[in-house]
Amino acid sequence: MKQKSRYIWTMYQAVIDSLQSFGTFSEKDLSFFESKLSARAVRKNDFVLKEKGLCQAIYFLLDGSCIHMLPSANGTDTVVNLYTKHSWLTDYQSFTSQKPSVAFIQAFEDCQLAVLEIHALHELIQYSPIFFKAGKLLEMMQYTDITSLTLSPEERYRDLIDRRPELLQTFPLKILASYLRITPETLSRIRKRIQ
Amino acid sequence: MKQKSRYIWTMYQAVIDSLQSFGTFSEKDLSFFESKLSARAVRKNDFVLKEKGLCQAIYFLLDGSCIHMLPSANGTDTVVNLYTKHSWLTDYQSFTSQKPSVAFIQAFEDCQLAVLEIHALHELIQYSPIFFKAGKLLEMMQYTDITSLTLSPEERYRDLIDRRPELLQTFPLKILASYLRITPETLSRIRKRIQ
DNA sequence: CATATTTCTTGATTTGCGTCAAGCCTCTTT
DNA sequence: AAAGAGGCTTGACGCAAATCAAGAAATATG
Repeated sequence: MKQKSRYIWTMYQAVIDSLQSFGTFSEKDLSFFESKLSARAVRKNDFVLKEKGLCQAIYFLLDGSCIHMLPSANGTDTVVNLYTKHSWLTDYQSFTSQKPSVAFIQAFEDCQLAVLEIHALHELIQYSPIFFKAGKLLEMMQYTDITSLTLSPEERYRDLIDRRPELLQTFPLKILASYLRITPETLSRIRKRIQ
Repeated sequence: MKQKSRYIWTMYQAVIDSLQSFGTFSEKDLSFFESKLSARAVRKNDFVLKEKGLCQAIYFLLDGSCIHMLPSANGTDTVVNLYTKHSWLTDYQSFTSQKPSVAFIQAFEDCQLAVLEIHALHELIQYSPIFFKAGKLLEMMQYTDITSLTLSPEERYRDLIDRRPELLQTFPLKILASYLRITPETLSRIRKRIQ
C-alpha cells in the first residue's frame, strides 16, 4: 500500500489513510490535501457545532467521540448520529446549504479533530477532480439510514450491533436508545430478550 | 430578473429558472448548462430508475410525478420520497457512489424529464466552480427529513400540509400514508381528527 | 468513607397504532 | 342497469412500546 511507504510522520496520518479508501491519490494529491488540514481540540460537553451555527468545515475525529443532536421543542433532544474515533463528521444540511444549522454536534469525550474548511475543499476540487470524491465523504456522514425506516426497534438494534458495534462500547444506553428512537426502558428489555 | 429577459424559448426554461434559485449564473453559464441537458419521457408506472440500476443522472421533472420506493423483503415497499412537477430527483446513494441502487423510482403519472448526466455535471464543475452549487441540488433531493424523526404521525402529517401541500393534491391516501410511515387507516383517522 | 447522582433494570399500567373486517362511494366495464 | 374494482372510512380488537414508578447497581463527589 502506497501510504505505508510514507516515512514522514504526521498527526493527520489517520485522515490520509481514511481518504485513500475513497480513491487512488498521488503523493502530490495527498500532500496538497494534508496542507489544507488544520487541528482543533474540543473538550467534553463543548460544541463542535452549536445550534444555529454555520457549519463551514468537514471534520475527522482523530480521537474522541461526538453526538449529533436535533433539538426538540419540549427539551427532549434526539440523537441523529453518533461518531467515534476515525469517523468523518459534518452537519450535512448546514454545510451544503451554508445556512445556520438546525442540529448541533457535541463532544461526548474530549476530541481531537482534523478540520477541512469549505474553501479548502473547493481548492482541492479545483486542484484535481479526484477530490470531487470528497463529496463521497459527505455521503458517508449523512447516515440517517433510510433502510432502517422499515425495521422494528429490535431489528434496528440488531442492525446497530452488526454495523456499528463500536458505538455500543462508547455510548451509554440512554444515548443509544435515543439514536434508535426508542426509550431506554425498551432498549434495556430488548437487550435482556436477546442476551 | 435576468432569466426573464431570455427571448429564445426553450423547453428547459423551468430547469433553468430552478437552477437560478441556487446562485447567480451568467448567460454563458446558463447556455452551457442548457447544452448539457437532454430530454426523456417516462410513461405512467414505468421506471425512471429500476431497483439495482445505476443512477447516472440528476433529473428535473418538467411534468408529471414520481414515487421513490424502497423495496422490502415481504413485498410491502416503502415510499421514501415523492416528486411533483418542477422537482429535482435522483437516487442520491446510487448517484454519488455509482453503485447499483437499493431503491427504485417509478412514474406515478406520465413524466417529462430533463436529464443531466453525471459526466455532464463533472464538465459543468470543470467549466465553472459555480456549478459546484449543483451539489446543492443533490442536497434538495435527499429529502429523508431528519426533523421528522422526532414527530408523531399526526405532527408529520401537519408538517406535510405545511411544507409540501402539492403532494396532497397529487397522490392518493395510500401513497401518502406509506410516505409518512403509517397505515392508510391511521392517516384516514388523523384527517378526520384534524378536519 | 459516606452520600449523592447517574445508569440501568424491572414491574404495572396505559395508549396509540396496526391488523382485520365490513361497508360506502365513485368510477369503470360490459 | 348491473357487476366489479379501487379508494376511503369506520369499528372492534390486540399488542408492542411508552409511561409511570420503584429500586438496584455503578460512578462521582464532598
